[in-house]
Amino acid sequence: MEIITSINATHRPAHRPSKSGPQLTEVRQFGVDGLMASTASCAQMRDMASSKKIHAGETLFWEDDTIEYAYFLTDGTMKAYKLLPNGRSQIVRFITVGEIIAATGFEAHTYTVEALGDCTVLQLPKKSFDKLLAKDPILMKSVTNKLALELQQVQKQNLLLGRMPATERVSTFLLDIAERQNPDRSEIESGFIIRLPMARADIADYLGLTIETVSRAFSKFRRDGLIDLPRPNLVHLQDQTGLQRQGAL
Amino acid sequence: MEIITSINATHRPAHRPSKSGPQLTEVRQFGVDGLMASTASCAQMRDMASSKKIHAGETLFWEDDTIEYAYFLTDGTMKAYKLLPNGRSQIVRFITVGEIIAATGFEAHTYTVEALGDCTVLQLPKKSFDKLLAKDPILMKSVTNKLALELQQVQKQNLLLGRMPATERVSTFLLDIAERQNPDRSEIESGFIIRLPMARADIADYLGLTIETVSRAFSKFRRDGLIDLPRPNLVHLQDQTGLQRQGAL
DNA sequence: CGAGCATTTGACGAGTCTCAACCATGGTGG
DNA sequence: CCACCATGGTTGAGACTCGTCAAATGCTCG
Repeated sequence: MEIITSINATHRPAHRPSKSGPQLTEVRQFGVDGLMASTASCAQMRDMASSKKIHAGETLFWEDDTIEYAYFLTDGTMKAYKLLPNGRSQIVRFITVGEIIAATGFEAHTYTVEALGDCTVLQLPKKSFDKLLAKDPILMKSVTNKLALELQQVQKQNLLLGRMPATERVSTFLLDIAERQNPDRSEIESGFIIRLPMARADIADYLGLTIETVSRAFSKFRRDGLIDLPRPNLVHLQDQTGLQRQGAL
Repeated sequence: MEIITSINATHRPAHRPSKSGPQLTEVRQFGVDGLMASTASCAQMRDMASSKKIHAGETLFWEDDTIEYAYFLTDGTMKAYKLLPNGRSQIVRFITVGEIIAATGFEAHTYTVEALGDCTVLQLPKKSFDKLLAKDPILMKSVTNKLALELQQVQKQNLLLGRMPATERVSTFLLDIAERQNPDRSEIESGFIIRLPMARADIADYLGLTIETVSRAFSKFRRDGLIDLPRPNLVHLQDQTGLQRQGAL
């Protein structure tokens, strides 16, 4: 846990003048996707932020822990999950580079966060961060937007968990990951290879299924020529439209 | 759709001095639970707000509609749901009096909202509301807190949908409703009567089950002496702890 | 009181989970 | 360098939950 050296802050002002009122202070982008703040806030964040390494399998914090820091993921992939008394677990989201892990809105964490591989996070004392939020409407707005995005994602997952059969859940999952890893859609059509940073057990816990059912879905897709599996966590998408059709059957 | 006459605004300042910085302007409570704003914002909201009646079964807006207004529910109960191409539907939340229906964070609505019974909503043009948000950090903060609360709720639902068997889903649902309708826990122990504003089909769509499975769960609870059903949408909780135990079986 | 709708109940089958064996991969130690 | 082991993934058989379809019952409202 040391003071970070570089913070990925780009020093150009926002591209287009913001619509939300006259722009009094220069706005900069923090090292987190789409997170914006005034130059002043940005500087303060840089001063307060420290970087922390989390090794594979270690947990960053537990559900119901009181929130001490705002966290941002700068390297690796993490899972955020909830537990039931008897050990059943449900992964609520996978966290990828550039995303906010936890920032505001709660007293206590609503899920446990654990590293899938080795990870690096940026942490800011929550109290200081809250002060910045209160003073910097632009920062506040961008954090709220992130929160809204997370809400939207969990709502979609709600639909998936409540109303989709197993194979459809898995195909939806694959297409989601593909889009996340290839946002500009450059090489979608012919053959795109997904790297799955998580184990089958995690996919199962994310989709509300068992390991076996997930595995069977993968096998079925392979038999049907929709995907190939050069190794367990490398998925070669061969027929994207075919996968999308999985639901409509 | 007419200008509202009374807006439920209490004219006392916040009970305890807010921790978030020095208090420059008086803070008032809007007609929505926990929604706070400066006196100025409050007045402006009052001016801009209009009240609108929605009859049972009518829909307020559809998923993917662009957001024109911020909405607050002042009377009745509504359901917010998502649809799949082939007609399957998943209710994401039930909206009760005093809650924000939609306020900020998105370009388009993420779910369709429909009235369960006759409802009354308060609506403010989104653009004006966004301006207020940008100027009033206290309002912004309280809206963000509401958003976080909704997120928390949907995350819980995620766990329920992904990892609980049918009877446990139903018992959890009943206990949740009981708590909502009796927040001060006054008459919990002996016998508390819940009014269900929604039909079995809605409960099913909320819990990711079918009407029949929900009905069977109710019947089982009645056979086991945990509840009584004087009529289909009146639930008499007789053994709260018994219901809570439903999960651990 | 009767029509229409919501809810309950029953019988059956499909889909998913459980349990168990098998296979592939990567790391370790002889 | 290779055999061995540990771990994670796949495959199979059977059980069980929940969904489907169908019929019966009960409630609500004109």
